[in-house]
Amino acid sequence: MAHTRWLDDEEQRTWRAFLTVQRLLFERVERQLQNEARMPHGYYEILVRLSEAPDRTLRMSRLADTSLSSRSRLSHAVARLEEAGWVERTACETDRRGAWARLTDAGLAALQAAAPGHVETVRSLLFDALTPEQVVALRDVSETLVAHLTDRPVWPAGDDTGCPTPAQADEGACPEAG
Amino acid sequence: MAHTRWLDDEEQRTWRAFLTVQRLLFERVERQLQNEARMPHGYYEILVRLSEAPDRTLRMSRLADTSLSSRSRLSHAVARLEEAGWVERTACETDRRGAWARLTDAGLAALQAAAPGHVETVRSLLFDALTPEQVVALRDVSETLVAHLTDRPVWPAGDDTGCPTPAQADEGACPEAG
DNA sequence: CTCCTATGGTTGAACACTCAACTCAACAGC
DNA sequence: GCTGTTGAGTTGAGTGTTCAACCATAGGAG
Repeated sequence: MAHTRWLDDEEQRTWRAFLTVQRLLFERVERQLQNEARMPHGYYEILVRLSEAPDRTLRMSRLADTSLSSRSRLSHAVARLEEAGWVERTACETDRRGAWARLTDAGLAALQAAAPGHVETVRSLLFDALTPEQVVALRDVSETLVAHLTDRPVWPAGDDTGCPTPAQADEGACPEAG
Repeated sequence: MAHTRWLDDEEQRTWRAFLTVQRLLFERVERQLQNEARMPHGYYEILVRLSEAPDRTLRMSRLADTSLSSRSRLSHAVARLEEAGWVERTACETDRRGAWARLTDAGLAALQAAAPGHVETVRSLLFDALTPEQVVALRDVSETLVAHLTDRPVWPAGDDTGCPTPAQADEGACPEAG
């Protein structure tokens, strides 16, 4: 890199505000989940992805992808979740290297107990502060960036954001904010 | 909370995209700084704030505020930075509970060495993907959220984003992306 | 002055994440 | 059959963050 492309004032201001939001918002989300549901946000996401999968079961590697975890992180996390009785691991018949992770009934219950408080937190910290136009703008920017960061389009490619299938949308199991 | 205000499809989609950006973007920023400058992003921010302060010196509590750290985090972090020789702590004369943190010459050099790679990373991951209108929108949303999350307006209140004073903007010491 | 509370800052244990190294199985090519 | 490579997943050490407890000083109120 011969010459650094420094940020101009507008960009700098944008980056710092974005950074501040990131820190303040996720710190509070994290704290709320930790206090009220005894789990970090990363674990919550894992439970959400499992709850949306057929049979509440996914291969470890697939679960790592959909929950935006590294393999290592997921491995450590699932070990913890297994201790808590919220997830169980079973060997994979067809590929003996592999392993299935399944959300237990207790895990689903924990997720359902955690969801309302979490969703309320997200709503009050994020959506309550924004106009409908700002929400649209935020979605537009975010999806553009997701496409950029993953080097593939967000839509209509499908489930790279781990969205629930309509079939999974039964009443009680609807922890909408992953 | 009698009735949970669940997220509708638009909100859910927005939240998940935002979450994805947050994870992917900051993971890469973190990795780049760790690999190329041997410091986590949080430490980089601390060095930036110090570099922008008069005499490159700040009280610990003020530094914690401007770098969005908890007191405890800052205390641990500065201990590390002191081991590295990048920061030094001195006792405060007027308030004997207090302590000053000062960016050393070596610390400034480390910051200047780290800045170009970091800025380039931020630019390529964030700004290169967005149109000028999207940058404006992102800034608008971010500043709205900062105001909401801090319960005070971003502008014209002043330095709650830790912006540099014009006096500090000399050429070489310009690690623009905190 | 004495008490009492608030503030500035540090400490250590618990925990999550990263990185690199590793195991074991699948799947080539020969 | 072997051999090398790739993929799935785990492990342990190192590091950063959090939380709660803590110490010391400042700044009142009485």
